[in-house]
Order: sequence, then C-alpha cells, then structure tokens
Amino acid sequence: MSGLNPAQKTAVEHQNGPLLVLAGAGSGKTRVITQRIVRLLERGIPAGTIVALTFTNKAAGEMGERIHKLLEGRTSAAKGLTISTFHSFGLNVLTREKRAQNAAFTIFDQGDAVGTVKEILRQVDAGKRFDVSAIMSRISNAKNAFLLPEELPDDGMDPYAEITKIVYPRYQAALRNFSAYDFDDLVCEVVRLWQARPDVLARWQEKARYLLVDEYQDTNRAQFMMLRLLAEPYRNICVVGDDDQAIYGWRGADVRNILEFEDQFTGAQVVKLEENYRSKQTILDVANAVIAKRVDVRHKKHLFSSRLSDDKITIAVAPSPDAEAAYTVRELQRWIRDEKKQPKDCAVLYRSNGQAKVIEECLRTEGIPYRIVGGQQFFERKEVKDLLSYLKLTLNRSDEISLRRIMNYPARGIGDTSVERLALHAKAKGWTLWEAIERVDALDDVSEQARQGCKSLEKIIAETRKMILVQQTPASAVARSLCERIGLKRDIEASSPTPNAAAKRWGNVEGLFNTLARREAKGGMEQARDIQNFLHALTLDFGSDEETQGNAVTLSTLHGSKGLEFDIVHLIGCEEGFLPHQRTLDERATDAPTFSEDGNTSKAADIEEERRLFYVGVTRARDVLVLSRCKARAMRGKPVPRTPSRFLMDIPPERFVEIEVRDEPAMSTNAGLEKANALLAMLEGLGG
DNA sequence: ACTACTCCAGTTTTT
DNA sequence: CTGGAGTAGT
Repeated sequence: MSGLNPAQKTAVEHQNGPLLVLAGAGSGKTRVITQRIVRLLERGIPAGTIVALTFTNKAAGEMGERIHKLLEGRTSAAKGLTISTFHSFGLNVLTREKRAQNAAFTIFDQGDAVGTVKEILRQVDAGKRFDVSAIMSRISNAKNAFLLPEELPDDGMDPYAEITKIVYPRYQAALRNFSAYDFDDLVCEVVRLWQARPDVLARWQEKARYLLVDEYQDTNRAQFMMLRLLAEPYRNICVVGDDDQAIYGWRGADVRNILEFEDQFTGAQVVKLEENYRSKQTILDVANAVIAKRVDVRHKKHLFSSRLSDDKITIAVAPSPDAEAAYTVRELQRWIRDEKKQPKDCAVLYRSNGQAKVIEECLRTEGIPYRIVGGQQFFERKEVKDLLSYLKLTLNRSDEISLRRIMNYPARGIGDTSVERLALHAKAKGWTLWEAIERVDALDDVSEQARQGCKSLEKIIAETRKMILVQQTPASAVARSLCERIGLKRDIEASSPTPNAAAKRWGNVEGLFNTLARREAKGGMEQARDIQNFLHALTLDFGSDEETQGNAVTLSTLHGSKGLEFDIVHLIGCEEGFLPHQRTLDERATDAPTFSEDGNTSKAADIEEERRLFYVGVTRARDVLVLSRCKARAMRGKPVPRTPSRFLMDIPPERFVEIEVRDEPAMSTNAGLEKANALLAMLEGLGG
C-alpha cells in the first residue's frame, strides 16, 4: 500500500462499520475507494459481497479499471464484484425480481417521459399553458424525494404545483400501463419492492455486506433510502464525498445526506482528506477563500498543497465576449505553441453551454483541436432511436411510446387523425394501443389506408417477434432484416437534405448493427432476454462506446467539469448573471421549490450552490488559472454593461493580478484571412 | 404530409 | 440575434 498519507491510510484500512470520507477536491478520493476495495479483497472478503455505487457509467468504468490494475495478476479475486451506477444496480434488482413474474418491461428515457407528460397534458386539456419539462422536473424531484403522488401537498400551491399534482398520478399510471419504468423508478421502485418484500431485501443485503458509495453529496432521498435498507444488518457502509462540491441540488441531490451521515449511521468514523495533490498552493488559496465565505454550515475543510508557489492567478477583464474569447484562445495557443503544453492539458470552463460558441469559433479559426464535454449528442440519433423503438415494441407490446414513435414511421398511411382514433377506441374498450391495431378490423371509423397500415405494421412486428422468440436469430441480423422490411435506408435517403447527411444518418444505424454484433461476439444475444437486457443497458448508457478523446482542448460547463483536472484552466464569464446565474437570482414561475424540510428559502441556497460551482471550477486547475469577465455583452441584441461576479470579490488581492484585455479590432486582416480559409476548407470538406 | 412562417425563450444534466 | 417549436396553409 504505497504512498498513502495517514488520512488516506485510515480510510483504506478501516474495515467494519460506517465510514464517512470527506474528500476535498484533488485529495485522492478515487484512489482511496479503489485501494479500500482491494484491501477488503486481500483480507479475504468475498468479492460477491462487495457493492460499489457511482453516479455515472464513466466513474464506474474507471473504478473497475483501476481495481483491475491494482490487482495486477490476481484478477480472479475480483470476480463477482459489483461496481455500477445506482441506476443499473436498481435495474439489476428489478430485472431479477421481475423475471420471476416473467414480465417484460421498458425503460423510458427523458424523451419518452416528456412525451408521456405531453400526452397527459393534452388529455386533461391543459395543453400549452405549461412548460412540459418544468412539470417533468417537478415529478422527478418528487420521486427523488421519495414522494408518492398523494404525498404531494395540496394546499398553498403555485399553478405548477397544482398541475403536477394532477399529472403525477396519471403519469405513474401511464408508466405502469405501458409496463415501463423511468430513470427515477429504477431507484424508487427498488426501495418500494424491498419495503414490501423483506425476503427479497434480505437477499440483497447479503449481496451488499460491504457497501461503498462515490460522490455521496450527490445522493437524493430515494438513493439514501436504498442505501439505508441495504446497509441495515451489516452497517459496513463507506461513503465518500465533498459537501463543498455539492452542485446538483437542483436535480434532487440532498446535501443533508452527507451532512447528517453520522446521525443516520451512529458510530460512524469520519476521515478528512485535506491534502491536495493537484493544484498549486495559490490556486488552493483562492479556492479556500471563496468557499470560506459560504453562509451555510457544513463540514469544515481546509485544503493544502505540497506544491508551494508564488505565482498569482490572473483575472482578465475584457471589453466584450469576442475579445474575451480571442484572449483566451491566444493564451492557449501561446501555451501550446511556445510552452510545449498539449491541447489536452487545457480547458475552457463556463456556466452555460451557450458561452462555448464564441470560444469554439476562435479555436476553429486558430486550428486548435477541441472537444465539448456533454452537449446534446443522443438527440441527433433519431434513426437509431426509431430502430430501437421497433425492437422495444417487439419485446414489449404495451410500450405505447415506442409504438407511437414508429406507428407511422416510415409513413404507412396512419396519420395523426387515425392514431387519435385508435387511441380513443383503445381507451373506450380498455385495450392497449397495440391491441387496437391488432383489432383494427373491429373498428368502423378507420380509413382503409390506415387499416392497411396497421396490418402491415402488425405483420412486421409479428415476423420480428418470430425471428427473436422462435428462430432465435441474433439481434444484429434481426435489426438488419427489420431495416430491410421497413425500408429504413430508402426513407433516410429520401428525407435527408443532402446525400452526405443521409450517409451520416445511415452510418448511425450501421453503428447500431456493429454495437449489436460486437455484443453478440461477447456472449449470447439470441434470446429475447439477452436482447431485452441489451436494450435496457443501452438506455442507461448511450454513447460511452465510441468516446474517442484525442489530444484536444476541453470545453465544458462547470457541472461537466467535476472530476476532471487540467494544467491550464480558463474560467470565462465571471460576471453576475452567469456566476451566480440569473435564474438563481430572480424567481421564476416554473421553478420548483426544493423539498427541504427546514424550509430555508431556496434562493439563498441556490446562490450558495453557485458558489460551490465556482469552487469546483477553480479546483480543476493544476498550474494556471485564469478567471475572465466582460465589461459588457450583447443580450437579446442590445449591449448591456456587466458587473463582476461577487465571487471574484472574495479572492484575496495578493493572490491575483488583474489585466486589461485590449479590444480586438473587429477582425485583423490576418485573422480574417484565416477565418476565410477555414470556412473555405469546411465547405470543401462538405462538398467533397 | 410537408413546408413556411411566426413567436418565444434564451441554466446546469446523469441515468 | 439565434434556434426551436408550434401553427397554418398548401
């Protein structure tokens, strides 16, 4: 166990009973978790009784990899070890327990869930008066707080609370009716199952005699309940987290879980990791100063580094966002070209996605490679989702969302009117929508065209079903034949504006074939059950498959940057309105109140969360930190003067130098030429 | 069913 | 000023 400091060692060597590890930024948190697991294995704890839970697939993957490395040759020791996200763990529980009842189910992603809420709003005749995603997020918040529809308050409510009270129960009913779970259900429904079935719970408690939880400050109420039930008999629960990095309150994370851990698990040992191995002392001084100003009570930590330095951080003041971006990219270019830094050692961080645009443009003209963390890439794959919907529908014919998605895609004469008619019949007769299609001959007000469409769809699904269930055809072959049958390629070609776009979209579909084939090579995908499992896994982990990083500058939101680190970090837009963000400053009708029992005003709490977000950004930097802001920027077309972020005021004057960024001439001849060339190159790339 | 026009918003996001 | 969504018209 080489190179652990005393605090880390304590956490690693601790074996039984509850343990809270308060791990400051860059204090070697992952190292502690992985070493601890290895240590447990070395002590002869069976791998099959250890469960480690994370929030993201990425974190779970990294953890597994590092354990694998630490074990060197002894990998068989790790056989049966569970390292997964909360959601896939929950899915695993549900899959195993529901299998006994032989019930196929579907997992709804965000889009499916929003679609369902939209449909319900139409039904209750509240169509466009509400923002669907605001309602959705309120339902999600309620579930995260482990509240049933009837447990929502029914007095003293704003309009959104009222509509949520109406929609939530219907939404739940719809899910059950479609044999579907949404993401939140994967946690909540497990807890409810365990509460109802102590015998089932007991089995899982044996499976999790040793429990480890990463990023504990991000857990919500439902996840806490899951952990509490699971850890009850053995109480070997080790949680690792940092309340100063709690930035997900807005999506239901309840920081009280980490603050009150010692009350929930009495006798808990507490270990603080305060030595930072990442940043220079100056950067930590800035971070400490900012976080010291927090107004709410938390676990006190003071980070220190062995990397002493006299360097100061830079606060750059630019006249405009264009100048800020030009300066930022100029600086990065200087580091890369003159100081031999790699693009991958650099990051530009910002509060909201829109801010990336100017930076992107500058990087592109300079020819510096970049990658954007997060973004919205899964929505671009409509064709993949369409194809998956066919498969999902084949395996679960009550999955109405998938059915609606592909009912008339590719077009087969079932227009909106026909869909509504079929839905109406289904509702009146207590059928599912699929049953209405099967029994379309019994309905008199359906056009002949739509009737034929229904029959053809029914045939397609029936044959696909036969391939899977009877002939046990491998999934990739099923998918290919399905595409053939529905003429997906033809439709993509017909509906794409350019042959290039069509090729790209079809490429996505082929990508899916390949993913399926790869999975088959790894082990069985002939059984309906395998395909079902595969589809579930795909919903929970969409594109970690083809993530090629390369050597590129990272562009990321502050949220997306958590857990990452870089030699050089530029945090742009340090202005009131971005940091803290405007929407935490002024109240909005659609904003959900956070479910806090102590009734503290959410506004002040929100601003504190923004402070922590700033803190997270600062602590990403190893060597160089530049905080930049603009004196003015165009908002809605009009130029508006900007105030420096209040968080900048908390930085001790002796820790920074402030520089004035000169205003870029609109476009220097040189930059103009480069820009034109880049544009030309891009056009050629597209046309060729 | 598809296109064109209007209107409105314009945080953070994983699963 | 932009992009997305929703509506109305062909």
